[in-house]
Amino acid sequence: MDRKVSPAATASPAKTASTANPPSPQRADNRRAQVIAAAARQLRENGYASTSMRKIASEAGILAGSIYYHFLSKEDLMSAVHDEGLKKISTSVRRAMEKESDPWLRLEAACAAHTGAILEADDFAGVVLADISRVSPDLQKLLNEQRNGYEEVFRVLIDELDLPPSVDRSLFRLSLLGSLNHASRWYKPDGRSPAEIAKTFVRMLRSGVGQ
Amino acid sequence: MDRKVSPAATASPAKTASTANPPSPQRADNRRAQVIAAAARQLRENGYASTSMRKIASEAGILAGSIYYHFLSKEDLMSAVHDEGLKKISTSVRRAMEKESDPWLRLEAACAAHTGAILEADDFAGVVLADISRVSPDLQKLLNEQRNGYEEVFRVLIDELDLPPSVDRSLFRLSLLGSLNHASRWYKPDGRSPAEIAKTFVRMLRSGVGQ
Amino acid sequence: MDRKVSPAATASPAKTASTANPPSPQRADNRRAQVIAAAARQLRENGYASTSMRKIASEAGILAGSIYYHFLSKEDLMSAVHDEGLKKISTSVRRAMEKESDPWLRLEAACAAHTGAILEADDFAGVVLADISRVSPDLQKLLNEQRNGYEEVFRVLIDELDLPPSVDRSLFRLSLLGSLNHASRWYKPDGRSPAEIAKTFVRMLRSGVGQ
Amino acid sequence: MDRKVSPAATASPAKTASTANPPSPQRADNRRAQVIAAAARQLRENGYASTSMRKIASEAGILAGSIYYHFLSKEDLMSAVHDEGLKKISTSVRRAMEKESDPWLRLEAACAAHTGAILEADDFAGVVLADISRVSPDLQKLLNEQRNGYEEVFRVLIDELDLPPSVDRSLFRLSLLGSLNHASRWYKPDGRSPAEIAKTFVRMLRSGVGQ
DNA sequence: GATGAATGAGAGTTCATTCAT
DNA sequence: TATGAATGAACTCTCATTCAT
Repeated sequence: MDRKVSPAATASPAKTASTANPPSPQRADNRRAQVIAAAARQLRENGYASTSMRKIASEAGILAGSIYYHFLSKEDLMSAVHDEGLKKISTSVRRAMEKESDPWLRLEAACAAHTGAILEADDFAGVVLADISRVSPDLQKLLNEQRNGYEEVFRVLIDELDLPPSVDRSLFRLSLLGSLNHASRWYKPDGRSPAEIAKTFVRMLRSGVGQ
Repeated sequence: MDRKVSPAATASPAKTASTANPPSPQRADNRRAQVIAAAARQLRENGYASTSMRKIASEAGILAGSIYYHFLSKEDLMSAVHDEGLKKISTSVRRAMEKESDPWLRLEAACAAHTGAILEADDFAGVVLADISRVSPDLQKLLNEQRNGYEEVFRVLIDELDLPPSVDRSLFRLSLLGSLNHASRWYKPDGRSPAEIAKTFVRMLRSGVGQ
Repeated sequence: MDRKVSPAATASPAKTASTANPPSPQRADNRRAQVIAAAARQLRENGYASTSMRKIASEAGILAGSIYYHFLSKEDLMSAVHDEGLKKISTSVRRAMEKESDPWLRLEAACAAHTGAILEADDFAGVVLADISRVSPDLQKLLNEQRNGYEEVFRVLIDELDLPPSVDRSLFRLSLLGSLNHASRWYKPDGRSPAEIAKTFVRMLRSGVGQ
Repeated sequence: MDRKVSPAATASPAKTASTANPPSPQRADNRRAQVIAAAARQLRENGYASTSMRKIASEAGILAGSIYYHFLSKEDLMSAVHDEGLKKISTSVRRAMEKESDPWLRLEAACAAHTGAILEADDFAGVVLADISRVSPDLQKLLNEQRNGYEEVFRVLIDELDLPPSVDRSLFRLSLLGSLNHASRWYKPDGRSPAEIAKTFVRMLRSGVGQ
């Protein structure tokens, strides 16, 4: 309820904080990583409210109470997972973009990477996409800041497009991201690939389906 | 957890069942309706896992235990709300469509109605959009069938459009619905109206934003 | 932490509130009484911080969770016990006073009753005397109000004494009550009776021990 | 819970033991002293049950586990604080007494010192007054012996008074100490000073307030 | 002398659910 | 139809304590 989330946890590449007892910089915080991984799996599978510290702990091979050595609270842990997830997805997107120079191709590449990341079996992505409208307001604010930081890249990509002035770039971005993120609700691995889906969505929006 | 959902609860126009003790046919099942309404409000506001039977009951003016006269379980109640929500939104969309005859305008009208329903203060519509990936598999299957039944109307609307053969109508539908449903994550009442948003999205997809 | 104590719980003879689910007025709230009694015993024996809801419950023959049907929280329960204890002691003191008319004898009688109550094996009295300087501020304030209400009777009794103007009646009262309450730390049932102790203390303060 | 208190820890002027690993005799047991000081502050502020080893440790600038190098257990630490506190207050009282030769003035001086110690910001004195009725029986016995040792000085002071044979010196002592110790419950720094309070209480008992 | 990391028990509390009345 | 009262399991979190390093 109160500020149990360490506010320093951002998606920036800088050193992540959010530890109950900060471990000495370099030394094997693999246990911390294990806990984060276990939490990601549980969060992806059961959502925040239905994920229990006990299950996370048992998946990480420790007892529930021991998690509190590494994290201040459930919310703090959730925030760390979210942070990690965004970093992963963000890196993947940025890497994909850099290979292209044409604005529309850059957007396509970014969307393909984004969609690939969220549809892969990667547990972290699921957390990043999750509906957070019901976690505590404090945590919500934090996660939204993290998300906005990430989505900034799409804002920039769309700014670089040569569009008629009548187009509302903001609505364009929201429409596109909505289409892509929604794919996690219907995607089946035996159909079109995430990259194909993403590119098709971008092209539909670029050229229109009418006529 | 176990199959406590009465399997007869579908979105079909037939009389919905799913009652613990069927009340005398005609007479005042207004209590039942009150409970459903209270549940809708709570589900919309807090999500499934964080909604308690006690809060629902107290909002309906009865005690928690009394709900079990009307419903078999929490999941059964959830299912009833979902059912009701789909019926409402479905009716609203159908009514809006019927006023138009041009296929694209019919689609626009339907999308506007859909978006209006899910973004406005109607508690039931919120449930329709809710992420159900964590309720019990049984219930999940049931709700997904209900949702597919509802989305059928968009399939038909899109089938009636005159589109080039290269267009994948299925992806088009998924892209459009994704954009619209995603709006619940960023919509603010002081900006563009739900109908405007919906129409803009349809037109973007129809004509494209490029050049 | 937050206002989990029903503020209506006062030592006044009026109807006590502070129930989670108010039982129908008259009907057997003997379970509630049992819980209060068990809590009194535990509180007297172990103090607030060391008394667990589980132990209270098991002594009352129910499960820990069931207490929350009758009380909002541990603090609410503590408050109810305190209230009850003050009522008991208050009644006893008032009854004793009424039999005397001479101011000093009235004071003696009241002190004898007070001391008798807190030294008896009555669990409630122990709670009334307990140091509450470390329970939550909210609860502390509430209990202090209850206590001040009770001590008012001594203020009145002392006001009615014919004392030289040099005497600080407030310090007199605090000295007297301090002596009496402190007895719970050293009293042994095989020595002087509570009434004798109390009367001796009053007389020492009245006439002095010097010369 | 079990007998984890080193039995050698008494208020005797002999070297106090009660160490887990006796440090090299002379050298810097300043860490030990720091821990004791931190514990005194926490115990005074939060009471025994609500004081955690972690908080004590963090206030002493070490980790919780490290306390166990210096002390066998929480109770052992508590006992050390109590011991230290009694020594401090005892010294202060004795020093004040020595300046007076008249028996009543000696008593007044001692009471003033006693009251000053327990009401002022000295953390150790607060522990001396603490209700110890709920620590383990072993520790309780130990602390009570320490306290009795301390109160001996008042026994002696009162023995030296010239009192009528009808006066029960024991009850006189208990009444006086009760009044004084009770002051910690109502004392406010902006009112009368501890010394004034103490002297007033002694004089009331000496001369009486009556007539 | 101290740390990092964990243990295991137990804390207060909430929950869906049951059932006699 | 609803209530009063309880169940039992689960929840997040805190604690004193241990021990290899």
